[in-house]
Amino acid sequence: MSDLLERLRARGWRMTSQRRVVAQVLDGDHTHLTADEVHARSARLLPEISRATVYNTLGELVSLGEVIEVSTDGRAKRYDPNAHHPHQHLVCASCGMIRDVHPTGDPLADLPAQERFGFTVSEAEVTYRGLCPACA
Amino acid sequence: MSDLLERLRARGWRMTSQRRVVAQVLDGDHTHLTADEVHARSARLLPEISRATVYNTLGELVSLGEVIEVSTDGRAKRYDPNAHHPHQHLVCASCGMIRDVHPTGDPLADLPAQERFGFTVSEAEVTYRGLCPACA
DNA sequence: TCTTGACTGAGACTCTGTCCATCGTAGGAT
DNA sequence: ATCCTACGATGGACAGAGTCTCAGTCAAGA
Ligand SMILES: [Mn+2]
Ligand SMILES: [Mn+2]
Ligand SMILES: [Zn+2]
Ligand SMILES: [Zn+2]
Repeated sequence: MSDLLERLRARGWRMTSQRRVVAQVLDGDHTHLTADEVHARSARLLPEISRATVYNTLGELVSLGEVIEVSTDGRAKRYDPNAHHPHQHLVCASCGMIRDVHPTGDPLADLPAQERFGFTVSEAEVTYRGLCPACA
Repeated sequence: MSDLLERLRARGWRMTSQRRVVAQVLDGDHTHLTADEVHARSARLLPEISRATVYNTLGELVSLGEVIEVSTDGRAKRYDPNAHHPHQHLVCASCGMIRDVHPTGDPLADLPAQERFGFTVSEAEVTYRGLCPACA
């Protein structure tokens, strides 16, 4: 993530102050922010940045594979810059806190051929739910 | 599911024509309907049923554990009456088609204690994604 | 049959996200 | 250094999904 701007430039991206700021916000330890949270933090650095631009930029980062879209709660999607390290998520059912987790084994291997119904299965997304220490 | 109405009555639920119709709709082979789809089908049987009542009833069935809420696509939640048979979902990334699948092994067992960060983990939800035969 | 509190309905409202027309500017060309 | 222009940004309208309110209705026990 640290040289995201370099990679984007190499891909022929036009570098604007808005895109720089969004990348900078995601680059903190602020993983799993909603689009509106990204917008709020970006607006502290660049007050006029618009919601549409944040949505556009996030969408583009997702299609480039630089950011992962996570929707654990049926509410706002969250944007995860930790895209180059495969992982799953552990969510507190009470306060919504999210942690990255690394289960052993490959979830895809647990889906036998006769349970694939002819699909070309490419991805398995696991969400663990429970109560965090503070909420338990 | 077939004696859902009995179970609800036993739990002291007031039985209204609206609730009966929603249960009847869910009881078909129509699994994974959205709230609006449930509303549309219910309205064929009881034309003046309101959206609010459908949402209320679905929410209550979920808290009673009679129906499972599934959100596989960040769009409308889907309501799954197949709540008494643990299963996971396989989703076509192109057309959105959903199939129930039964992976081998317990996904919870794949999350070692040091990856639980003190959480009381109670559930693991797996979404497999890929392309269905028609879309591939 | 009467009573009463739980349930329903209509629509306003909130939240999340998309679209569009117009304006601004990054970065190559000169 | 300046110019050009296609691509990006903006703000507001719009759309989809879901929640809330409160007056009116009715299921079910007495
Ligand atoms: Mn993550
Ligand atoms: Mn299902
Ligand atoms: Zn918590
Ligand atoms: Zn398909």
